[in-house]
Amino acid sequence: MNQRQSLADGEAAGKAPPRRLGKNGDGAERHETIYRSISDAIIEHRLKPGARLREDALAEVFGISRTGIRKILQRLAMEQLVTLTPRRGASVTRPTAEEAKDVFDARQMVECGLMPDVARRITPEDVRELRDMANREREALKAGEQSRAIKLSAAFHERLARLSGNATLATFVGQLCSRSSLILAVYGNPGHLGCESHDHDDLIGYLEAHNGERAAAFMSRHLKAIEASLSIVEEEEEVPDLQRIFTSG
Amino acid sequence: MNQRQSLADGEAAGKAPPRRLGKNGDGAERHETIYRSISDAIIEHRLKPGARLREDALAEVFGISRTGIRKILQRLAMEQLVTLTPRRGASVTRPTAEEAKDVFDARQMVECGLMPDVARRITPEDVRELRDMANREREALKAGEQSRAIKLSAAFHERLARLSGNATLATFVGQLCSRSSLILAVYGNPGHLGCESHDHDDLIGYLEAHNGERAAAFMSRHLKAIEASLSIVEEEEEVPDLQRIFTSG
DNA sequence: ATGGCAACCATTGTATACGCATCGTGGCTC
DNA sequence: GAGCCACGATGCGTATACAATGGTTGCCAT
Repeated sequence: MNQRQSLADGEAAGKAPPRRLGKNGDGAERHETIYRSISDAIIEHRLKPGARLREDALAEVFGISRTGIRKILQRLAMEQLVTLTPRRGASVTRPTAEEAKDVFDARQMVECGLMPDVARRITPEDVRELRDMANREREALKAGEQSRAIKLSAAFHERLARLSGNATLATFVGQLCSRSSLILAVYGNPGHLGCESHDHDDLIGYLEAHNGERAAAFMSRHLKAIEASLSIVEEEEEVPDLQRIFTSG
Repeated sequence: MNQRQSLADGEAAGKAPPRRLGKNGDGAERHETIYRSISDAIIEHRLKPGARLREDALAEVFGISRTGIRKILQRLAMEQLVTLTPRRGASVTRPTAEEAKDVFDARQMVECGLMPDVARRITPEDVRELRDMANREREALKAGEQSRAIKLSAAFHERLARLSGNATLATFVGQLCSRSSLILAVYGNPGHLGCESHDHDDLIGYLEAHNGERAAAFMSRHLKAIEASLSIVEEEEEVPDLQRIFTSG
């Protein structure tokens, strides 16, 4: 149960004990930090799907009361990162196979559809930043830090979408990427991560050349490759095994 | 300030006074009802963009405490229907011109992209239901009930998206439609509503014939027509009414 | 020994109370 | 007479306390 400690080590680790400044201090800033801590922990698979998130524990770890935690938990629930069951509390969402398909279909449609806009609007400055992100991702991958690589990959895709200029679709892509991280945690094969490291570099190349069509096609293949790498075996649900087994027998 | 009364007349109007059952009764069901009441009021333009939503007033109207209202308000904020300013409280979102463009671009991409799937999966039963919705919308429009027509139109588009089988994209379309209703409230010309009544019927025809390509093209024109009907003049800010009035006199 | 029932405990849901920030108003001063 | 400062009120943010529910465990009866 050392998940509680691992939760706080985003950057709020040293803040929890001196909760004297909890009165106002930052105020709304604080919630954002805590939200990001939990969100990152989920995306980086430090909190695995199915893990229960008790309000009291979180409140104690982050030094705020349950009220604030509930607010954050609801926000995470709306982004489908945690599941709120009526009287059972919050737990990290365990995506179903159907949800996984929906998420990747949605990414296919939106991310590919955004590539022409991105290719048209991208600047040399953007290219530099994207390359930097891709480099950091590759390094993390090489160093064996899967957690950080996953988070960086999601951040890369979201940043890419944001370059399209459409803020609404960009945040939507961000949510899809977060959920994809969850899907990787459940259906991904260990050792074979989602994004191949050189894929992102190739994509940047097409975008730098303002070739939206090829970028879209490449993104499509890229996403298909990720989806294909999953082993979506419809794992048995909660209970119905018994019924199916014994009704067929 | 009779907005408060108009808020409750969704179907919770008679419930507010006998708040004796507020203890448990429905429980979580209640929140959903209240959420829908407020959401409908916004979508139907009974609550206009910029209208302030005081927590105390809402709590009193619906017979629950501010805690529950805050939860609902946050949910509405995440769907971009209300704006939460740090110390000023909640108000109905007033979409900017840029947001309007983003929303319609997103709808263009997603709704058109979904049409092939819808055309492939649609059943005679679905067609019947869609025609029924279109009829009700046309009747509302003919009866001059703009409010109901707007809500029905949004519901039609969301239902359509849900027929694609992709729940994630369907709820996203639903949110886009809600926001579109807000956009119509700000930038729409009175008397010239968004969706032409026969448009939806034509669209159903293409879908019934399983002609996804034409359905997508028609949806594209349909959305373009709605967007074109808007008068997106970068409207002046909050206060200048007084200034403009008295400087012109 | 096993199955059912009951009581307890853990945990969430809700309400209320308190603190603080901001905005408006009124009075005072220049 | 006008501008500025101060005080009061309104309304949000947070915490804490209480109530209700569901799960678990232990005991009793068959």
